[in-house]
Amino acid sequence: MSSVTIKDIAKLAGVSHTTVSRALNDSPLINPETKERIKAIAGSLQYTPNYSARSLVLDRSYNLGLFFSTLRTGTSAGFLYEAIKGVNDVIKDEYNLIVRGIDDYKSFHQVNRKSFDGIIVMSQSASDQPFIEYAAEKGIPLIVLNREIEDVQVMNVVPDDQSGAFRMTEYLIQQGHRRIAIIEGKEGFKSTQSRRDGYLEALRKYHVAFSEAMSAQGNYDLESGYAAMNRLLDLPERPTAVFCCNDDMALGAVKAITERGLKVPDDLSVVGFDDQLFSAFMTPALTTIRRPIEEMSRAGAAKLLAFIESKQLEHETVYFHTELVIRDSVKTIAGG
Amino acid sequence: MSSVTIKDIAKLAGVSHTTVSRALNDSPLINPETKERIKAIAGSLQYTPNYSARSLVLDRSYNLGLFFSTLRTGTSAGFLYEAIKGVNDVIKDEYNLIVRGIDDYKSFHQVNRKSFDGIIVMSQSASDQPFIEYAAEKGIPLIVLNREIEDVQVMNVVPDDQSGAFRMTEYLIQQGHRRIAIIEGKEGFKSTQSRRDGYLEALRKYHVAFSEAMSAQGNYDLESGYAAMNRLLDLPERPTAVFCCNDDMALGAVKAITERGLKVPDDLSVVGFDDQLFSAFMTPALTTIRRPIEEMSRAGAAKLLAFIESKQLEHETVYFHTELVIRDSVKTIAGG
DNA sequence: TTGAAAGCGCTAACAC
DNA sequence: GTGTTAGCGCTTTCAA
Repeated sequence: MSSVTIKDIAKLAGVSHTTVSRALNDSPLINPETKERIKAIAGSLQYTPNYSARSLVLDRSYNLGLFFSTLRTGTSAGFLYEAIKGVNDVIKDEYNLIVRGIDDYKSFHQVNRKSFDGIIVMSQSASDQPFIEYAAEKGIPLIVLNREIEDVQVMNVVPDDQSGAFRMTEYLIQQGHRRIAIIEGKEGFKSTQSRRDGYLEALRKYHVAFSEAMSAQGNYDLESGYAAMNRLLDLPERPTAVFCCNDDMALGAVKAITERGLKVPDDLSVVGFDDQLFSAFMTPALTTIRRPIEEMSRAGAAKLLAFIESKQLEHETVYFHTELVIRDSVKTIAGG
Repeated sequence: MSSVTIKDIAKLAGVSHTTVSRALNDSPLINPETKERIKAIAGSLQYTPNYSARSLVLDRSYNLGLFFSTLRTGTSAGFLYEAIKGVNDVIKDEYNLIVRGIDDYKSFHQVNRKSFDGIIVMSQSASDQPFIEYAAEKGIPLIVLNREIEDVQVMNVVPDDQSGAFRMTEYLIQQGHRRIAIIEGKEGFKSTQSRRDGYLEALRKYHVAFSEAMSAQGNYDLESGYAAMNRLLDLPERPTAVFCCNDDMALGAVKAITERGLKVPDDLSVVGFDDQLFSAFMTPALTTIRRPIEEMSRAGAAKLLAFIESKQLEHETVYFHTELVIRDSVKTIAGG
């Protein structure tokens, strides 16, 4: 019942528990033969170290936190999936990956250097700022993914959302579109802002007029895309193309369009952002922007681990390229 | 830099550290006034308990493990999402939710009662069996979700996949279909077996002949559904309906069908299983079976927590109903 | 109602 | 190479 400790092993091996500790940790200060003998005994006893005890003395928790702005709404399944996958891919066996929504905390009390060897924040909103500042102030090794942080000194890995949105809008213009609507993301999210900025930047550059009516608020989920598209369809002068700020909303938009007996892209072009797993398989396949969440997560986790182990500190911001993925949801129209 | 401990507080309060411990833990053996005074000091010092130390003496890790068969492939984004969401919804603030793929372990060494207060296995395959047995043998509070466990005594929460598949196939038959193909899930997964069984059961009950040619192997991902559907379309005598064993594969199948210039459901009916978030928004909206992952996860986590706290043991198996969700991807044809 | 002392399992000086 | 000892921060007897 009660588990075996290094003292039990010591007794059986006829050595001190210190020697056992040394053997099990591959210390150089030990006779190779004693070491093998002890390891054999440990194995036969199915010894497993007590991590709490080790953590206490080593002052390391072996916990890595992966924090999302929220686990409730606004975080899409694909996003969560890719982030976890990316991080999980690179963390070593000995670490525990703890997943949590920042908005689950009533207070940040439990967030400290004793409980987390390092923290990865997959930040989707400026509302994460207090958390990030708290963690930074506590001196916890910290990396922020996906959202650019200006004031706080942290390692930062982000996609260039704005240039992605710019590229997408430019593409629509090049295909001849002039009445290009935008279905925006969740209010307050930095990505919402960046994508809007990229969209506006392209309109400006190509001297395409922007009309307030061409902008519909969404919140990144399917239903909001559906609802926003319906509002756009009720316009006296409909857009010829719709830039949805993520793929989930694009799916909702396509649904709304189809329900009205219209066809994508023949009657209306639709594009998304994110390149979710399902986007290539929609009908029509969705033209979108690929934002490499998994790669960013992998890179971020690797950086964090390196930092934890070397204490080498570098607060640079790394940008990951977004990429235009052209599929079948945009029609080339006259006037381009 | 170095954190404040109960001894620091004791010094300031002019009491022993024991008294501080009692105050902070709301022990009844303490003068309410001393208690308040101590709590005030702790607050002003921003004291946070060292969980490693507490864990060591209390023999509790405050870690809850959420284990998936794999985090690599075969686990869909929606599945991961709903499971994490469900569990996260009910676990208390003080617990850490640790997410991991079972196949990430080289050995199960680190899986023990000291490191996990409880474990939730979201089991998708019989390959999890060794892990489950290991954890059960170690005496870790354990609940297995999604896959029925027979030999080991564990708490078990599962969907009735087979009756879902039966219900779906029955529905297709009732709509007049006789040549009903099946695109199967990943080999070795229990769900693959159950769904096939439900399908066959319905065919048998309604005296619809089963032909080996009508079965195509998939592995639960989009591409496999696409490939399998293409094989089915090459058949000299095509099916009139296809039962895809999950929604991801159904999406791939629809893609393959559309590419051939055929229409769903006019030329071919397609149904799925799981009711993923995107399924209602596909074109056409997908008829599917809803498997309540989030609810099961929530229920499972609640059970586990109750068990951990009360040590009340009950090894019953709880079944969650699956549900036929009728949308627009099935055509009613003559002969029904 | 409080304190002194012991101990959870482990690692790391320090001595031999 | 190995053992003795101390101590990480906390909870919990036991005694006062």
